[in-house]
Amino acid sequence: MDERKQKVLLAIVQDYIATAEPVGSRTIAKKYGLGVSPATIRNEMADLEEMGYIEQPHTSSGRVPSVRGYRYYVDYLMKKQDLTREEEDLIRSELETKARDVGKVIQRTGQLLSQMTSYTAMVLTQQLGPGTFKHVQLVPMRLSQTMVIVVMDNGAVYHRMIETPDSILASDLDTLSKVLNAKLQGLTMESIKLTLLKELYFEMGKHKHILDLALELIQDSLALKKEDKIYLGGVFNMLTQPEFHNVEKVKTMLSILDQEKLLCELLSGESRDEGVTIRIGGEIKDYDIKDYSVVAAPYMLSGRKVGAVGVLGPTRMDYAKVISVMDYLTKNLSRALERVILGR
Amino acid sequence: MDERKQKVLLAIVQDYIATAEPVGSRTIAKKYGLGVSPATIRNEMADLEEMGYIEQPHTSSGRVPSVRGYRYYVDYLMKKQDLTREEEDLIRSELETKARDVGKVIQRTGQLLSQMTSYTAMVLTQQLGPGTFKHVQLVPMRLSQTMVIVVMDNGAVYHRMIETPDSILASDLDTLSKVLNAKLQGLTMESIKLTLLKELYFEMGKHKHILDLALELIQDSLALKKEDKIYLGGVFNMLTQPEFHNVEKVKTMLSILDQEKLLCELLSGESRDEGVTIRIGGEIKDYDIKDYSVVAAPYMLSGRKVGAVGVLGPTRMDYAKVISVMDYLTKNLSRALERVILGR
DNA sequence: GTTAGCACTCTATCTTATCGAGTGCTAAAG
DNA sequence: CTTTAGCACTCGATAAGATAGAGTGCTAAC
Repeated sequence: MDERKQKVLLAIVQDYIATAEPVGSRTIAKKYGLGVSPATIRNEMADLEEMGYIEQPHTSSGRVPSVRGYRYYVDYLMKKQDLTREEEDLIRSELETKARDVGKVIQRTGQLLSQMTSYTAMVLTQQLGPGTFKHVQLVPMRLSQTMVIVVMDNGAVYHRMIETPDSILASDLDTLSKVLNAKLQGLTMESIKLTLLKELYFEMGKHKHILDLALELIQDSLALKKEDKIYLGGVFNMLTQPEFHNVEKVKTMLSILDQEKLLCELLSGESRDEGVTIRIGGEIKDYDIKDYSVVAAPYMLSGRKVGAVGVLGPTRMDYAKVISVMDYLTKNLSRALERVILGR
Repeated sequence: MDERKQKVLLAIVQDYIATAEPVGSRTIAKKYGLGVSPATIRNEMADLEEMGYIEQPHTSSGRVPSVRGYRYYVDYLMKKQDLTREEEDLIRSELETKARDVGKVIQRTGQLLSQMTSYTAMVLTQQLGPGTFKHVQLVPMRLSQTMVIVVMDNGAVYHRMIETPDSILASDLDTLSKVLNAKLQGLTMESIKLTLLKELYFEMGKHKHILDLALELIQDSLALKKEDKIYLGGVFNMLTQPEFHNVEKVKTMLSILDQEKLLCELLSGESRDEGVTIRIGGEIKDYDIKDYSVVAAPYMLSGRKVGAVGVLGPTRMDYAKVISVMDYLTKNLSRALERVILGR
């Protein structure tokens, strides 16, 4: 592909991203100073179409980038676009000051992402994988009600109420906690199940009932499936995009957003461990998400990938902008999470 | 309003709810056996219109219920509609078996509600008000990282990581937990702040740093604003409603759904302590939510109102159905929550 | 009080005409 | 060989009738 073709393709992609209208030869010749006449551009465009980079919605209308065209643009032509000082400040202040717990941080992130791109933002939090047991605590809440709290080494905390006989004293619960902690320290479920249960029950037959319930929670915690949670933000923002003047399009989009599983796959699937992944239109395997692109990037917690943020938008999305926002955002998100979770 | 007028109004409301088309005199005479001719019905309709119960979208089209008409229908004409065996079973099984934690219960509730009504479901969880302190536990996680866990008497559990000096031993943390628990038992923040801090610091000057951080979390927990969280479900479902063939309508709706604060008010505001509240179209004060109705009902946890579920739909919604679903659902929701939270 | 008959209204839908942006091709110019 | 002006042609979008039919209100008869 010679240089002038590249320039023409770039012009088409940029203009289409900006206006959402098929772009004609005249427009290119006038707005993007290539120094040649529309007729020449038309020839180039005919070539580009033959090569599969652009398409015509119908004979005798302007050209529109094809999936392949977007791909070429993203891979070779797109210029990195830095955020303005204000935008950076906004992200930093929103994430650094205003959020004190994980949920808030996630939510803010989604809102920011959507607001700054005007597409739909998705934030995926992958449940920290099944860790090992760290601590259990039985807390007497009121007569015959006890709370079981289980802490995992990965920082997850689970709790549940259980019914306990009135005869049990607070000190009993304390002892029970102690014993459990001593016995179960650092184990995975398998080892607990196989080696220790008998021993435990033998020692503490008296409180068998409580033990059962407590162990049930511990078991649940340990076995917890890596269940992903997804936060969506700014669905409404996206409707300002001209493609959604058509109701059918809106429906398609909302039906995509309704399929949580699909979204999770889009965000987590086959993404490299760092940096932004872009999937354009039909490139998304299996599902028929033609017309939409997904830009996704993982975020880290102390070096480990613990989730991903993403943007869902029409193929005609402002990739440069989205990428730069996402880049800056994930970095700050990681930092914010470290602060909130690890107490740094 | 004489009996025949009521019948005509009932017919109009029912038919319009079912078909979304303005209903004409002929339709009523044919489908609803009033035993009179269309001309008679026309006369009645003219009267009803004069009284403000129905409206004409334009001269010479069928009639459509006005807000006042819906209100009359809901208050006097609507027949209670029981759920089918299958529907009841669905609700019960979904809520009783599948959900093990609060989040899941809430989510399932929303999904059920939306799915069974085909409108948008909202589930509001009001943060249990600021309770009193119950228990604190310092758990050593790894070198220089400690988790602070705070349990409130209302069952809320908060946790946070803090940085601790390497010199601190697990046994120190345990002692610290003990002392804190002994001192702070059952107090609200005010009393803690005013009376006990000095004493504490005096006793435990050595671990001042940890104390600070732990107290910070306790303070946060106690001071926690009654922050409401809202779960939305089935936005997509609603688009199957014929009113949303128009894009503008979709936008209006999504913009309503975007305003969390508004939604919270709709759900919690001025609702009686039990039973279903219905707000039709313009009846919703201040905001311009003409064209939409909200049906809401609180749900309980051991007798206290702890949240609300609601449905947002076009004024032309199937109130009878929604009410019966909601009625059955809130009861089961309360039960499910008691099971999950209180361990019954 | 009820109803048949009828003229009238208004929307929705279909058809037709027109406009104009944009193309591809041809032939001339560089 | 590349570029460009000129021109006929295509096709969607918009506007302007034309038509059908559902529904009304009114009048006069039952």
